[in-house]
Amino acid sequence: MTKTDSTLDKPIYTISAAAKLLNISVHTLRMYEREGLIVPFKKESNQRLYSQGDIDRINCIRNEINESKISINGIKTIYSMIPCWDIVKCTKKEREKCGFFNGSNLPCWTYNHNQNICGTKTCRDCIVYSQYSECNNVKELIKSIAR
DNA sequence: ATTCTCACA
DNA sequence: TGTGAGGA
Repeated sequence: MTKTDSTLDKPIYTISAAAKLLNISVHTLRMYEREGLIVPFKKESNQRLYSQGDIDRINCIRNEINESKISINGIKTIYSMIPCWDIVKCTKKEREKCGFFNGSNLPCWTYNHNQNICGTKTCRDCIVYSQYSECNNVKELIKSIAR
């Protein structure tokens, strides 16, 4: 049995719970968010909630920082290479007026793509964000582009 | 008790 | 990345 996307996307962990699971500080968790590496759920009170997918994604980030010695800027650059326009099948017109498509070194989910296929939905609801919570998915994607 | 934002000896 | 103030 493989976990469904909905299972991975349930907002269940408070920031303190997530921090304990990951063995990092809540401060670091907020920093990753400021840097655009993660997009946690937000309650009306602005309180953050994290899903299991978020935990997986942050574990991936921690590995890149600790083992591969990749900086946060490096990770942002890697994420910026995810061809979201291809994954969500943006039209040519949409690409033309998309700031992300036209050169960006930041993750696509740091943008509000209101003028294209993304519409007003949040990046959390986008497969580009949810599908690449795992290191292997990012790796496979990059491999598929390279060949 | 927790979390949030902002600032910084 | 850490710590503390000030408010909710």
